[in-house]
Amino acid sequence: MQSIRDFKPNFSGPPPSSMAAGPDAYLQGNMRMTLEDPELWKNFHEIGTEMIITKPGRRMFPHCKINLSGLIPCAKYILLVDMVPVDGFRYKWNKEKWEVAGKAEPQPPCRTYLHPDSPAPGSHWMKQSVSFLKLKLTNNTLDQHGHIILHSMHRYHPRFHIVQADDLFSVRWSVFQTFTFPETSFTAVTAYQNTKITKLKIDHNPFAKGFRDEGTTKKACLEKRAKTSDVLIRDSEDSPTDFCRSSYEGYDGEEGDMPKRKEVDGVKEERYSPWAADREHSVRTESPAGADPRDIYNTEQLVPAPASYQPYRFHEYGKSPSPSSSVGSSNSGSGRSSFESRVPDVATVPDHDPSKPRTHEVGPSPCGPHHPVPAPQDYPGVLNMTMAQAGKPAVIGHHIYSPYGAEQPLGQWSGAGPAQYPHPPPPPPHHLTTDYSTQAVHHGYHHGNVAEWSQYPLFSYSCW
DNA sequence: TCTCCTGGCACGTTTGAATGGT
DNA sequence: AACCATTCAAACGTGCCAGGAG
Repeated sequence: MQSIRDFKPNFSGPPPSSMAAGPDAYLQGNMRMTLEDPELWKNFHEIGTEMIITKPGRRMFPHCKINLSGLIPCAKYILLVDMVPVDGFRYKWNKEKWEVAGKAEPQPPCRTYLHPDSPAPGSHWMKQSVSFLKLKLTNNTLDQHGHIILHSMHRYHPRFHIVQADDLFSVRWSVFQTFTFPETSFTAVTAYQNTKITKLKIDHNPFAKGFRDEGTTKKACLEKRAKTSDVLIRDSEDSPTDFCRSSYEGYDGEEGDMPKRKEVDGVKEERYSPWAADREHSVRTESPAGADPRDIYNTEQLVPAPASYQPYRFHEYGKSPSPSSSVGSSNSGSGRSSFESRVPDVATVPDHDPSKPRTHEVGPSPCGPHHPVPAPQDYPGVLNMTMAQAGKPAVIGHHIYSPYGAEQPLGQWSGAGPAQYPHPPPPPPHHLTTDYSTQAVHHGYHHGNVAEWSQYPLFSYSCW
């Protein structure tokens, strides 16, 4: 497992919130998330990760596995994952490299995967790594199984959300803590384009052992593989940097020393063109990142990797004197806000101070009488919610920066924007379509009952 | 013609029921 | 009867590939 602190060299500037944390180790801003198997992810990322999407749904490989710390051990949380477009383009694989093939297709219904253990106390999430193994990706926009719908030949990256909630049925929404890992970005494909990715998958995925060249491989497999042996042999001789060079158009040389340079200069991680260049020219200009005061209750934290790039501009909306931000106001909240207001393009998870024990490993439990568990915040407007049907409580609209420019709510909300998806399928009974409009602003929200929650796309899936 | 998608296939892993031993 | 270990088959996950759609 790789600790957050491993990523520290990538960023400079004011000390991260965790380092400025006070005696209360369980403040909101002290949540930390680290990605497991970062090296594996990195290996894929350097080549250009591709994820197969199929109609029945396909698991990710590598799959998302994270470690959490800094949660309140006895407070309950729910964990969510969704996929957001990296940019506004569609790509094609042309002669061993990815090229922009035009504008992205309208965004499919945005769905969120709820970890099956949710809700669970913080101690549960922290005692072991949290795996999203069963998360599946699909290209079927009519999918009824709750899989995350993506467009083929588009780039995405997973976002991990932590929400403090007492239970699934009387959820009182708190601040979304959102984390992303640059190295987990991928291109959704219906068939692998890059043979190097295929080889990596076969080498590392136990389910694909049958396609490995080594030892006990069946002769049939060998025969099949023989057809592509030329490519694979060539691949096996390539260095990772060669992978990079051959896979990405627009990446012109100087990769020989890139890994080292990236360790030093973590902010300018624009290695994997064309994504980076495209984002520079489109995403940042299209998105009013950091400019929308409605997003003040969400935090999104980019967790950098040693060999990664900045997928696009993330920011933390912590500048408001809102109750949520006041939770961590004694240290991290305000500190991070001020920091990011000065460095708006980079928001990072606070570096883990090696000298500081992990809060869940040592020290008194905050669950004792002297450390009452703070109730999940329930503030009007903590999350923007719009209502699918008149007469029902508003549905949360999670305003999170989207490269498409409009906020991307967390999940399929009702009232889909007219231009966001052509011929939107009639939503399943409890799969609501996304409200991409910008009109859901700080609606007061009252938490509903089970029936109402069942309409939330966040919780409409069979994983719980 | 090209690109992308789909479904069938073979192979390996995972899972859980059935069985037998202690 | 209860518990544990082993076996085995079905279900599932995976990449390959031929063929079809646009």
